[in-house]
Amino acid sequence: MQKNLPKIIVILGPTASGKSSWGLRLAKKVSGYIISADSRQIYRQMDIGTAKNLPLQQNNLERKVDQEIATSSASASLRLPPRDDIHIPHFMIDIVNPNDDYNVAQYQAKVKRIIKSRQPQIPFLVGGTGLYIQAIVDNLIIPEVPPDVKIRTKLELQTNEQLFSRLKKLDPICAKKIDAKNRRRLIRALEVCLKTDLPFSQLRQKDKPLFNTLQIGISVPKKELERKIDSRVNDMIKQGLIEEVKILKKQYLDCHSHESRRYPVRYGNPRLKSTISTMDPRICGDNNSNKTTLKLPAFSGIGYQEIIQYLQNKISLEQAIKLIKQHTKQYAKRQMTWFKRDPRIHWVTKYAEVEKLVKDFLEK
RNA sequence: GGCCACGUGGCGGAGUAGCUACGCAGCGGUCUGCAAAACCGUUUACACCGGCGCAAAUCCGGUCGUGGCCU
Repeated sequence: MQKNLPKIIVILGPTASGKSSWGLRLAKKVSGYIISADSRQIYRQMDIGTAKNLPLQQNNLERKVDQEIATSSASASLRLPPRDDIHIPHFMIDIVNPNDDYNVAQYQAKVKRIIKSRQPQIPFLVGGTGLYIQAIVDNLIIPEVPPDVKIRTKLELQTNEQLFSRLKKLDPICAKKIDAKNRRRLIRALEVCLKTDLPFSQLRQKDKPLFNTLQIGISVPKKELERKIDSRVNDMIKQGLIEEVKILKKQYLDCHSHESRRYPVRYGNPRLKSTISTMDPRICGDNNSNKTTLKLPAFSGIGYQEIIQYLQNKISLEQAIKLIKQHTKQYAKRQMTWFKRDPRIHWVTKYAEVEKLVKDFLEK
C-alpha cells in the first residue's frame, strides 16, 4: 500500500451480478459515494435498458431529501436521525445525450476531477466497463489526440491491408501487437502516429498510480448468472423498455433533425461490393439500415439494438427478447475475459466477504 | 395404399464423385479517445444398410423418417 494516496474501492463483475446494490450498501456503510464505471449509463434517457434503477432511486431520494430540508428548518433537518434510505451521491450517470459521442479519455478526466474534489470521502467505482475502470486504476496515459475527422475520413477509404502496412512503417512495434483486421484500432493507431509523429506504441503508457485501490470482483456461477440475466431482461420489458426505445428512436433515429456525425463510418469490408460508405450514417434509421441506426454509439447498447429491430418489424418481439438475453450473456463473458487477467482483483461470492475486505482496506 | 420431393454438425445453409464451404450459436481469446463496441482463434456433419467405382455426402438399390400430392 502506497502512503498518502487516496483510497478507492472498485466493485466490478459481469452484468447482472449485483454490483450496484452491493456498491450502494457499502457506500452507505462507510458514508462513501458512487462513481459509475459503465459506458452506457453515461447516456441520458437510456434508463431501463442500462439498468439504472438503483442510481435513479438515489436521485429521487436526493430530491426528496432536498425537499424535506427545504420544508423543515435547517437546524432540524441536520438533526434528523439516520435512516435507511439515505441518499448516496452517484456520479457519471446521465451525463451526455444519446447522440453525443463519449469515450474513455473524457471519462477518465472527469472521474479524476470528481475524486479529487470529494476527498477524503471514499469513492466506490462501480461498474462493468473494464477499460473505464482500468483508465482510473492504472492511470492510463491516453495519447492526447482527439478523434480527427479529416484523418479518419481519409483512412476510412483504405482497406485493412493498406492500413496495416502503413502502420508497419510508422510504428512496427504497434503493428506487431495490433489486430490487423480491426479497422477501428488500426485507424486510431494511425491517427495518433500521424498527428504526433510519434509511434503509438510509445505513447501508450501507464502513469504513476493516483490511488490506493481495492478491486473487488463479484463472482457468480455461470448458470446462476444466466438465470439472473434472463430475469433481468424480462423485468426490463415489463418496466417498459419498448416504450423507452420508441421515444429514443423517434427523437434520435427517425428521419429528422440531426447534425452530421463527427466522423465518417464505413460498414464492413471496403473490398466487398455490398459495402456502403457514407458521411452521415444517421440518415433515416428505417429503410433497411439497422447498421446505420446502430452507428450512434449509444444505440449499439444491448437491449436497444434489438428492440429497434423489433420496432422496424425486422424481428418478432420474442426473437428480440431472445437476442437481448443471448447478447447480454455474450457480453458478460467478454467482461469476464477482461477481468480475469487482472490478478489484483479479489473475487468474492458473499456480501459478508466484501464488507470484511473493505473494512480491512480502510483500516490499513 | 400410390406418386413425388427431401433427409448434411445445436440451428440455418452450400456442395452432385477425389481438396477445410460458409453463417449463427457454443467454447477460448485480444483490448489505451466509439469498449454493452470492434476484432481474432476454434470443437461438432453428411439418416441407416448394401452395391458400382481406385475413390461416394455426391451414382444405384433397399430400410427408416419428414413434407406434399393423389386414391
